[in-house]
Amino acid sequence: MRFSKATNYALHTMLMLVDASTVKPVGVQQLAESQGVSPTYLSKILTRLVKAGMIESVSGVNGGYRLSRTKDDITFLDIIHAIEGTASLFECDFVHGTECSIQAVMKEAEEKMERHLQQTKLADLAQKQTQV
Amino acid sequence: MRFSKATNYALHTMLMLVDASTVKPVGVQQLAESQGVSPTYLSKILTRLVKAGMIESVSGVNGGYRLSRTKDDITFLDIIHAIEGTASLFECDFVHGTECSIQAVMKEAEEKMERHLQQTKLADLAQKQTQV
DNA sequence: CAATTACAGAGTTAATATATCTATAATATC
DNA sequence: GATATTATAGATATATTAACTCTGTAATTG
Repeated sequence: MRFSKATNYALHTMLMLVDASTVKPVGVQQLAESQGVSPTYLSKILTRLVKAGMIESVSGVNGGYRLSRTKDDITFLDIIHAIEGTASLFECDFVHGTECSIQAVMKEAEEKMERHLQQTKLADLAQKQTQV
Repeated sequence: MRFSKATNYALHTMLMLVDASTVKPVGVQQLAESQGVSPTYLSKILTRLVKAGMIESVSGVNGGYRLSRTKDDITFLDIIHAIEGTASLFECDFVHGTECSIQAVMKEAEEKMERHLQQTKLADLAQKQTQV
């Protein structure tokens, strides 16, 4: 069980957009090049962030992507959920008499992780590092 | 990103072994049947728990698996690590100037989850439910 | 209109999960 | 000691998912 590389691309891209202008969009070409990934593939990933309402895209010349919310709003969990989905990490499909107590423990553990990812905002990291 | 079904099999099997005798081993046939999985496959999974020192196997007639430690010792994390490995859930392989601050956040989140899984022992659940 | 950019859908390749099959080794019981 | 029973190992098979690539379309700017 690992987070996908797509999630890594999404997180790094979002961090760049937080540090970039909220007016002038950044082209996927530039975003992709700095991460060593193909523009078409990154675009496919970013489209999911657009649909999640985190960023917006501008077509045409000088187009690209930019934040659509204030940067303080966006949490790690938002981004991860947009890419990986919101399904539980652990799903017991056995038919128990009662609820599966193992699943209950796993769910609690997952919630501990998610709580931390929800508390951490992108803005907490912005400008803290040389990106990618 | 999901926990594998193998992890689910391992957790349920361990819970059964905790509730079973520590002297008379339980055959994989029985363990497999109650979970609706093939004995050879489950055996392959359980062998990893044997190598991790959690359970021991007995060959031959009336053989099977039984706990090798006291049941209070074994945590969820022990079992999960034995099956899924101990690698980080998130690995940023970009070459940043400094350490990747995104990875740092992800690692903290993962540690929150692992802490909970390490604090929860199998014994906490034993006899609490009708198994599988 | 022409150039540039994002979007959508199909298809490809590689890796991983989820098994299955067969043969071998160990043990208890007769 | 022979036989039945059980775990183990290794090779192989199948399905699912990840990680892309390719091609064409739509939108926007100048």
